[in-house]
Amino acid sequence: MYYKSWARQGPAARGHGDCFHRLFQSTTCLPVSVTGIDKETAKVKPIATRNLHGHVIRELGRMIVSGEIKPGENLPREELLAERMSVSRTALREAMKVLSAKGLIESRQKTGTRVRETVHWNQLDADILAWRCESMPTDDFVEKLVEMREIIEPAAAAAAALRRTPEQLVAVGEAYEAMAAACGLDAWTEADLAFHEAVLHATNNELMISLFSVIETALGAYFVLSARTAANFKYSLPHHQKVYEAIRRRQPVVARQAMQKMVADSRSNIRRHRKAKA
Amino acid sequence: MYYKSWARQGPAARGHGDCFHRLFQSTTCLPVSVTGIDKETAKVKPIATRNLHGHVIRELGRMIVSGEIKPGENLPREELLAERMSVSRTALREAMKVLSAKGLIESRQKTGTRVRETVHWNQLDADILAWRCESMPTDDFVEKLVEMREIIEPAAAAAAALRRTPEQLVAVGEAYEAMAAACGLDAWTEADLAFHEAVLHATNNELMISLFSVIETALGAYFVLSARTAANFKYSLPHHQKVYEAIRRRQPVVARQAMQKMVADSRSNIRRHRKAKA
DNA sequence: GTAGGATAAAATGTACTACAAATCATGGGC
DNA sequence: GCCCATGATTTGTAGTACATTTTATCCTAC
Repeated sequence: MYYKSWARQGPAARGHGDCFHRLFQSTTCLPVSVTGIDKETAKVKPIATRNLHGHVIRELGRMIVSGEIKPGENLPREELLAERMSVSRTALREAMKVLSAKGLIESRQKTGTRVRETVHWNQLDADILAWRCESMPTDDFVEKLVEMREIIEPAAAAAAALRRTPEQLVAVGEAYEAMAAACGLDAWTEADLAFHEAVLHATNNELMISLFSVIETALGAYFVLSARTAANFKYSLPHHQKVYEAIRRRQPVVARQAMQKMVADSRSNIRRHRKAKA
Repeated sequence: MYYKSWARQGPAARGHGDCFHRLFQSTTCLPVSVTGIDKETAKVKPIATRNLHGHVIRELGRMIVSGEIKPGENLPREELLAERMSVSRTALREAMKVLSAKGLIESRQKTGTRVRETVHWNQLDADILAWRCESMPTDDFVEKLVEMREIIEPAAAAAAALRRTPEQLVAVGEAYEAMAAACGLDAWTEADLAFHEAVLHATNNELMISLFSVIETALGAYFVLSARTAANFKYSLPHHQKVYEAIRRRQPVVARQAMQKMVADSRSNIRRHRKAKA
């Protein structure tokens, strides 16, 4: 349930992949059995792969976000593009409307469909964030994600300490307990995400909650980075405990500071990993 | 150009309005000349009204966000809904895919299409924010918007002071000059929005920039509230000057404080207006 | 020769039909 | 009474045809 947008990436939905890489070449790709693809990917990834235009959204979205198709460039016209992706124009158009709503593309009659400048992209969209992470996120991007965390999460912790309901506190507490009890990295990451989501929920501000997509992506990138040195993956548990306690005791200032420290710690960890890699 | 999502509301695109209010009644509404509608609304609002499925997105989106159709409820089946809105199933489906991407609805075969719980809504989406404001935003919602401003903008001002380029500083400065020179409320609001957008841009963090939709909506709601007592609409100019100066001098702490004060001031103003109204 | 408008061409926008796929409900066989 | 098959219902996909918009071109008029 958790870890949604991150789970969207991975080796799933590769069915059309080889095909789509040649979209802009003149060589036509052979139509692939759609049923076969669905069955194959269904094992790994039963959701969001069931419908065809979901594939198209993902593939086109990834190509645009990864820079394979650059802003200002035009996409092939619908009929041609549909043929090359071996889907109907109907399905392609439904996908393009979604990408258009995300601010990635812009269609006009006669002119065609072109990729918009990155300033117009809805950068907080969960899909776009996930697509940006799919091909190993750049250090630059990770830095920006951490900066967002530094701004959002301390404020959220403070607000949660002020306004949480008893039920919301329980949710935070349960997530904390799950982190403490986690045996493997998978259980830990899931509980960690649940913890941060619970804090956001406890703010009782739905705008705040929607920012979880950013936190989720940031944590996901962090997990990937620190996956190798995962020997003591629980080292941040005390930080979480302090945040939880402060929220329980309704101490906004303490909660803010604790969360601030947690994120700062995570940031320095990332920097350390980066140096080790370089 | 600015004031986009706010401008989307207003009395535009009422063409189908009377029709759509009866979507769930058994009475069928008369089909309306589509061409006539487009021509009529084009005077007021040439953008986003050109295409038919844009209408459908807005109308359905508004009905859902306003609570006219509640989470858990099912929409009429596509064929029926298309007929009642006097559009083709094709156009309706393209609109529904967009609403689905915004997290408002969820479609499954045989089951039909149902409105999702509000936690799944992409609350930061510019359209959703605008729709929530269309029918006089609730005090509760305005409060949440201000809270977001209090979190985002001081941090953005600090980051801008640290990382702005000369060009970005010029943009902030020009917006400030426009505010100082503004004669009417319209010119002021436009310049004000430009100022806050320029500050976000100066952070050089595109995730930050995407949060402009929230700031925009918050400021828009504020302008509407304070429109009556607009005698001295320039009273916040000194606040803006302080922010600008701090960004110019690369003083992040000062910039943060100045922005903090500006937003706090705006918040207390809103409370005053609310009391006066009550 | 240039300006202007009519016209054609090319892309997306919309409508309609037909069928496929998924899923829930119903009913029959055991 | 349970299980499986079968049908019904709704969304999903394909394909065709035409409308609309906008650019480019050409042709005429001055």
